[in-house]
Amino acid sequence: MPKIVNHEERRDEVVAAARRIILRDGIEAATTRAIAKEAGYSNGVLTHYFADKDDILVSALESSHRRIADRLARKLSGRGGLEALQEVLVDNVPLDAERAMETGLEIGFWGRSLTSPDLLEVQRREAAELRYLVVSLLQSAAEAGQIRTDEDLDDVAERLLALVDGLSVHRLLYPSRITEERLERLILGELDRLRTQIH
Amino acid sequence: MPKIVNHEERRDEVVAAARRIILRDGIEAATTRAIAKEAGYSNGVLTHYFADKDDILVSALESSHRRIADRLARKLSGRGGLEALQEVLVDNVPLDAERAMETGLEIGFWGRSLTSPDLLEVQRREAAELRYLVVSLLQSAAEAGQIRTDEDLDDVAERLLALVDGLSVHRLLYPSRITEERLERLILGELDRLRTQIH
Amino acid sequence: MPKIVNHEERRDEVVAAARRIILRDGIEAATTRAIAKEAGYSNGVLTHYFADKDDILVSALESSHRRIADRLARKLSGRGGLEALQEVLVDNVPLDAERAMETGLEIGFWGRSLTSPDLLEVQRREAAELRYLVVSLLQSAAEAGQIRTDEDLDDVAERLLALVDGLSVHRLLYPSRITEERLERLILGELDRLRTQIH
Amino acid sequence: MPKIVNHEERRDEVVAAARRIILRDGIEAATTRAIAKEAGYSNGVLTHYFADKDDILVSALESSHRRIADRLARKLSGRGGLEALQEVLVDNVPLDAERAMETGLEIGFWGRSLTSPDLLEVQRREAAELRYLVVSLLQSAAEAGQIRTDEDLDDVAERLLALVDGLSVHRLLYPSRITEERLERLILGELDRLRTQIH
DNA sequence: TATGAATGAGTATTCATTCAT
DNA sequence: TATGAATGAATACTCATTCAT
Repeated sequence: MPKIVNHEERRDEVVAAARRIILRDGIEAATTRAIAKEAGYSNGVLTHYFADKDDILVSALESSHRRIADRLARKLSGRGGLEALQEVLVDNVPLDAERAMETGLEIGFWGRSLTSPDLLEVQRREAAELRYLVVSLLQSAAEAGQIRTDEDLDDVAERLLALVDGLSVHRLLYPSRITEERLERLILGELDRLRTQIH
Repeated sequence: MPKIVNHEERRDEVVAAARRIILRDGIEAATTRAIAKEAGYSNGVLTHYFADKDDILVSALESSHRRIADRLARKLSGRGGLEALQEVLVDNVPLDAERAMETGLEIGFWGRSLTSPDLLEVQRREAAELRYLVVSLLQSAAEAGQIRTDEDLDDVAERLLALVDGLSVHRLLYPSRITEERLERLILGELDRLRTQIH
Repeated sequence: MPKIVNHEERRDEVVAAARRIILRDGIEAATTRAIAKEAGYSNGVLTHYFADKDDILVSALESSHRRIADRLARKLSGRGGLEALQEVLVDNVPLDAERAMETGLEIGFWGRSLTSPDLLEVQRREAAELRYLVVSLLQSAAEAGQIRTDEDLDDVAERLLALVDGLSVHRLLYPSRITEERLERLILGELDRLRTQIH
Repeated sequence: MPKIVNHEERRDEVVAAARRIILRDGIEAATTRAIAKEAGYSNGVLTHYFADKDDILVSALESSHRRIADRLARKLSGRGGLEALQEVLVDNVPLDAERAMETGLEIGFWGRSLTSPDLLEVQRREAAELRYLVVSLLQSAAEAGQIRTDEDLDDVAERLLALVDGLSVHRLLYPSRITEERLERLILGELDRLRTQIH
């Protein structure tokens, strides 16, 4: 009997290697050779587990999103409405080294997605999920009377998500301008503006 | 007798060619040969005016920013305060094909900047100028009593700029979600929220 | 207790798979993995039954010749002389899809044989058998008074065999020039010219 | 002023190198690296003169045909009818080392042509020219009363051309069977059979 | 005997860079 | 200053072969 390897596990190893390279040296540096070497295998292994390089990149992007989603799900369990929404937004913003790297990877993929239909499709599918989550939480918050309802909730969701991504980019590119404190303050402040004013 | 050429002019020609290619076909398509050909020169000429390819790319980014700034300056002449601020924000958002391509170029450079100190430096320098302009306009609007002053104007500026970039990315990646109408509505709505409430 | 397998049988299975691929997709498509997969085995099994890939190809060529010979033997049983000769020649020419594929395989091997001593040896050995058959049939036809004897029978055999191969190649490369009708007419016409003229 | 090279000349150098390799080691051995090396250049040069490898191979095939055609034109000048036809056929058959190599190259290309539309198109175009020449010469010979006219001349042409290619292949694969003498005798004999019988 | 994981040299092609003219 | 020929290392991908299990 030959050594049987878990295909999914091997794929994960390679994808993790690709992620490490993209995070460390940028998406341009993620050549197949570099990925194989980083994973500790020879060139040829990639063939067994991936159709082609794009398959690796798409998997790396999906893996990144899955990690984020998993972490979020853990935090969100048992919460709802405005409280959960705050978790979602704060979690999607580079407030620590780990999330800063995730954001960097994401930005690299944005550029690629503009010229790669496969990557774009992944981005869209998974961005749609996040948007759906945010809209749902806004609706339950509205039903619970936690937030104002004088604005279209779809618009609110898009504004929140744009703010999250815009601030994330700026945090990475202009860290001295967007400190972690300001980043958090701006996110929380935006949520405050949604709250029903009581006076 | 050597031919006398205007160095700066030649650089501009080449950089313009690079910009055209990046906008038209993406940053990946901007090979040195393609740039030289687009500029109407032989590939060897680049040597005389640029240290290397990166030098061209950095210059192309600067040039792109300069064009945006120039267009803005033209629109802004004679205006001030909130009115000018609205021009600045709306102008920085991909509301037509030309600006959509500029945004695409910008996003491509974001990814590169994260691993290229030279590009990052350019990004920072020029983003700082835009930020300075926004803060200045906010201040004059505040002094003119056009906007509320219960929030730190630096924070307001960062929020506006993040929103602009976040919405720009989303417009490119998720055009069916962020239509041009919604994009404009969200920008203008954000400005409305700054206005002094009159009741 | 090791599994007992019939070596010759396994080889035949693999060779048949190789033949199927070459006929279907061309000799270029006959990679070791493709052959193993087509045979229903893992790629590693080839090691046990073949020295290397060339060993498989040589066997495939032999197998192809053997099949042709078998088909011929079946048709020939009970016949002799000119009648049998006609069967031999017509059978060796791509007058249907199956034989067209066999001819394609053969032509592919011709090119390889020119630089591979092993393949060349197989070609020679088996072409000699066919030539022997043709000469024998010519002799019996001559003895039976069916054909003219004013020409060296070896020469006649070579001319017939060359015509068969030449027309086969042309049928594959220039099908609109060499239609199936013309192909058959030319073969039969050549035999007619051998017949003793009766006047 | 840079060194200006004659593009056509450089292409010819590379094509000649490709031909040498194909003749010496077979078409499989004609890798781009091997061709560049044989031509005395680096890998990268090929880019300047050829679109891709297929462009080189097609050019090599065309070049080979052109050489044959040129040699033929020289021999044919001033001749016509049966005499010229004999030249054509005898010239197309590997009666010396040079033509043996040309035949070898041709056989290698036959296999490729079966799976490469580009090569097939070249083969067809140029085979059509040869066929046209043979038919023309047959017609003028017929008009001059040199040959029998009881058979369709298109059929005669196809038989002659098939015989030429069939014998050529056999001469290369089975040289002991098809000696140069027999090769020539069979070609000339075939022409004799066309001659008007005088008795 | 059979598996299939792994290797590493191979393929064509691309491209930034160098440099003699 | 400008040309464009030439380089050679890089890219993604393929594949015959090896070998521990």
